[in-house]
Amino acid sequence: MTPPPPSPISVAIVEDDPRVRRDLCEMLHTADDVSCVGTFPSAEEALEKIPNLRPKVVLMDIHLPGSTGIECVRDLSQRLPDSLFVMLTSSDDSEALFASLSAGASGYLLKPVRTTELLAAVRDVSLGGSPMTSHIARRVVRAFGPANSPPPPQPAGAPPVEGLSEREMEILTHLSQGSLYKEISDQLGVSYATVRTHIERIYRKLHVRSRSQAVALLQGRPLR
Amino acid sequence: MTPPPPSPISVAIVEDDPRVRRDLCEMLHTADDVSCVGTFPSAEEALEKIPNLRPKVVLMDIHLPGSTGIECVRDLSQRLPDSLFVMLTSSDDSEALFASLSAGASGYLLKPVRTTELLAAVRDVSLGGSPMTSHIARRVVRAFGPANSPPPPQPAGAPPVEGLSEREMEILTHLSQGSLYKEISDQLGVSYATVRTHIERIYRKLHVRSRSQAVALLQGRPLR
DNA sequence: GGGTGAGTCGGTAAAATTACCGACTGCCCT
DNA sequence: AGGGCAGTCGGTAATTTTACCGACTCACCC
Repeated sequence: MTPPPPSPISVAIVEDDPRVRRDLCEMLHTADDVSCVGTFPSAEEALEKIPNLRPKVVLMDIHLPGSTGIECVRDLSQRLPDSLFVMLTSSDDSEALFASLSAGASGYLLKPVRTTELLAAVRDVSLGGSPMTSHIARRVVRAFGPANSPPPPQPAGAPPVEGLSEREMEILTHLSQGSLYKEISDQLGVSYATVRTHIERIYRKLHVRSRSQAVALLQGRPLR
Repeated sequence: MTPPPPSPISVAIVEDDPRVRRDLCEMLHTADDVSCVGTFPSAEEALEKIPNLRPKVVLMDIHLPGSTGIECVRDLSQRLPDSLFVMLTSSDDSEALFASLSAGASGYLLKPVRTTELLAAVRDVSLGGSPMTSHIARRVVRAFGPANSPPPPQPAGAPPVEGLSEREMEILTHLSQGSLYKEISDQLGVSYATVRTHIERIYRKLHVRSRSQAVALLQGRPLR
């Protein structure tokens, strides 16, 4: 009678521990209204492949090799305004909690998480909720508590592109205008090879693999 | 095995509507680990008698004759640091929400509330949680979010992209996200060749010769 | 029935981009 | 004196994109 979810909720997992990753994936598979569309062991892979997957929900571990899930969410949430992010971590750390929410996370669960809990969270967040472990919820609420009247801890706005050198910024500007490498090298008076090198370094820093991904990342953001 | 709550959770209710007041009280009575120790129709009565009752949990209506439940909570929460306050209101109002949390409330439910929901909330809050309707939770979380800096205002003189067919628009969206042709064809369920053809036609119509020029052309412009 | 547009598909080849390797020069800092 | 960083340059090879060719189906309209 009830034509269940016409399309299941697509979920991506970012988690470095292979065992946990597998467990989570299996938990999701026990429900037919949820579909795990990808698992990633690192922030790099996640940043690279999740944008093209466009999952409805991303389960994100905080502690990742090299980077943190928080940075990853900050980046992805800007590129994927229609995706929802649920942090899944074992560290009960207030700083990480608020950093995660500021970065764009909608939920925050503490590991270990049970199957029913995980599924409930995925469904909840996709329906507009913010799944959180109860103690976490209290902490979030307490942040508004007597004393701090204004809700916005600090409006981040659109974090500018950082970490790029002057020259790299310059190259990126030309890049985002669709110039050929040859044209850029002519304009800047340097060799074709130099332009390539700069661009390679830019891509590494921005965690993208092509010009268009870099440009997409820039959408609306100021160049520092 | 589990020696149920040695002492039930004491709950007080502040609610002006007699009917609702009675309903809430009855809901609480259906559980034996919860005990309704008092009901009050006004802020005055609540402020006068609740301090002596020292209930563990206070269910507080926001709209009260004369005063508001928010003021009432602000007062009571200072005098009763061991009591917990859960707002229970039918007005889904952000201002009231944040004012309530600032005043010291730990939970926020929207009426009408079902029995199981109410009992879960009472137990949750007494165990250190912060019961909230899911949409409310999201709103609280969003308050920390990447600054409510909404999408960049749409400059007037930005003519939308026109002349592209539905399918072409779709392809262009993926294109501007940096997906590979292969990824686009997978996502849309068409062949690699088809994607190429669409893209060629898009470039012709937009008078560009590369993906990045097309993306640059899109900067801030709506897809029609 | 013919024409048109949207959408689909294939092959080939050139052009552009990306990845990865290494190296050299200045400059600043300890 | 050494280390680190930004900037410069080169080669090679794989990958991706772009250009241009032709062709088929289907729906719609005159």
